[in-house]
Amino acid sequence: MEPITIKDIAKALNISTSTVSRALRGSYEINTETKKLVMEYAEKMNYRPNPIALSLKENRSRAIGVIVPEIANNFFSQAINGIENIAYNRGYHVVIFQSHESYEREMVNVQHLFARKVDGLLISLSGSTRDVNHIENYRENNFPVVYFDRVPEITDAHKVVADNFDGAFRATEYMIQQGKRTIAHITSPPVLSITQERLAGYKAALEKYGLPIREELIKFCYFSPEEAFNAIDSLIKNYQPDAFFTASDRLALNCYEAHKKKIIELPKDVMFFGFTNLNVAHLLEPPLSTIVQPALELGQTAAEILLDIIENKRRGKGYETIKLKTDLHIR
Amino acid sequence: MEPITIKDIAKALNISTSTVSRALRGSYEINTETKKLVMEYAEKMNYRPNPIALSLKENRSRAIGVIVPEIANNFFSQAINGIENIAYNRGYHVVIFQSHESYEREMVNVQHLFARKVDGLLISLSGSTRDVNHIENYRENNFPVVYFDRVPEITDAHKVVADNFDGAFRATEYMIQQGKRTIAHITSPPVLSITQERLAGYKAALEKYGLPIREELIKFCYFSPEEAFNAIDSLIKNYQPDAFFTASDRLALNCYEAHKKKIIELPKDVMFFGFTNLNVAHLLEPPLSTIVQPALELGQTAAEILLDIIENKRRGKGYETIKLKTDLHIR
DNA sequence: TTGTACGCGTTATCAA
DNA sequence: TTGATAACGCGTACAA
Repeated sequence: MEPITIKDIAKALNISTSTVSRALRGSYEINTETKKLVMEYAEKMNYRPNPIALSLKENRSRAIGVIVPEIANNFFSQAINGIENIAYNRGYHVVIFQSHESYEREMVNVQHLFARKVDGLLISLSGSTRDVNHIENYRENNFPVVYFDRVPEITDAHKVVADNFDGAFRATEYMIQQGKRTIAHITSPPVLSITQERLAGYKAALEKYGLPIREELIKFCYFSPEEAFNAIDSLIKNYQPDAFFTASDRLALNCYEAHKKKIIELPKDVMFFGFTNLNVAHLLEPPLSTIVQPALELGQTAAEILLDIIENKRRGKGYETIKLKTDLHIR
Repeated sequence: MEPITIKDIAKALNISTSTVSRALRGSYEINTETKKLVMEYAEKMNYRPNPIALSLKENRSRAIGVIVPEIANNFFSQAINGIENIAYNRGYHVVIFQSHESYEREMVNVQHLFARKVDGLLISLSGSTRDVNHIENYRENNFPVVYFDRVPEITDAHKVVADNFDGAFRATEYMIQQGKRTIAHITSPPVLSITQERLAGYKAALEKYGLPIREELIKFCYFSPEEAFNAIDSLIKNYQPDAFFTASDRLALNCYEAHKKKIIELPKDVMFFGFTNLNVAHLLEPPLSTIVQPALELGQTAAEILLDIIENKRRGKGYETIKLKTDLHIR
């Protein structure tokens, strides 16, 4: 079933390809009968315009690229849902790549997507990305880019993020109000925007309540499980925190593992609070209180802005950073 | 930074486009010096062939389509990892769509991908898909398709699946050996291959140990949470199972919810066993024993077969169904 | 060894 | 109202 082309239709109906093309697009200059004839035949033969030919002609692909650190992560897969949602409704498809937290992979992915002529890019930076020249090179030349979740510090950029400071602040405040005094903070690499914002929220809450900021309770973890385990173990051994404030699914679970292993007894009413979109948080023991990010909305918003840029629907609007509220689930 | 084309290079070096084209491909008929000249200039200008033009010419896109019910699901996101892995290494990119368990969405996705001229399709069927005419139409006309995980019954097809029967059998056998006698089975819609295979494994184990098959202990659940809750609640109320054998992440978690609500006390040593790739199974209370599917390998294998078909590397090999072993994690 | 011309499917421009 | 032609970027058959 080789797909049928405009040429085939033209030949079958003994008219020219340009007439067919115009008829299919409903051009006003075409005779109503001819139009009908063409439409019906196209319908009957199940004609579909060849998107690749269109792309070549229009120099656009009606596809947008998405780069995330990992797909196998609730937050990102929900965000992708949101992106796909919007893109789909506006006639775009979505090409997804993973950086696997590697700067090199991220760079290659960007080049790849650009070479593939995606019409724009949505990206959440890898945990080892220190600067965004590899992206800004393209963006400065009018390649539309929207950063989301993990965003760069640069100001000339479109960004969509969760209000990490606020979420971290409220969570920490709650723990303090519950009487916790030794609140460990186990978090992602310091280069990430989310790390810094959450850390700032944590510190601000401590300060508000006159509690000391103890750097020894703050652990930055990269992405090897061993590293996290060691950090947490030593934390428990040396300081026996009465609360753990974690920055990701994985780090929260690492804490539970350590707690379960019980190298040292933790306070009976130890509290766990984390940034996570895990759907099992309330089933853990003790339950994990969570700062839930609006992953779906984040994806949707980022996609909407990107498509607006692509379709030139943002006249007048400049760069902006959109901040979405997080949800506290106390358990 | 408009991308540079062969034409630009030709003009800059005062030679013809065909010479450039041939030089770039290292054609033997081109003068070594010309070649070098072209190569160096291309390198310097960061020339990249336009993949869209190539696609139009070669009538292929070097992209493969993937359709899964949901991305936000450990099993599928791991499988996608495997697919991406292989595809990437063999020079293809991956376009991912979700059917959201809807037959209509699935059908539209297939058409969409086909119109986009992906070189082949990997698909795990939606929970409401009753037949695969919408896919076989294309496949019969030489559009490469490999089914994975949730596959159709038809025999003329490439399939890659987990050994669901064996996994279910071993899990059920284990529960019986542990003394469980009222083993509820909460599972996916009966149209799915995985449902049938797992059910058969469950029944076979019961039979082997001379236990009755009680249809009232078997609940098929579609995809609304309420439905699952009701099924589980009524199961608990009426039969107080001493073991739950679930077919998915979501259903397992639904059971834990119900258990936690404690509408009726379950036996103290109630056991939970489920098909799931959740990474928190061992942290639940009581821990969830799991039949883990080799999601990554499933994806890799399916992708390899698909690419072999696309690249005509399967001469002689016919249709086959590859079955990969599951892993039992007893907790 | 290199160049010219064509075709992939489509649309836009210009001519009829 | 319709048709012929060129163009998007590339590879290749054929000509030189």
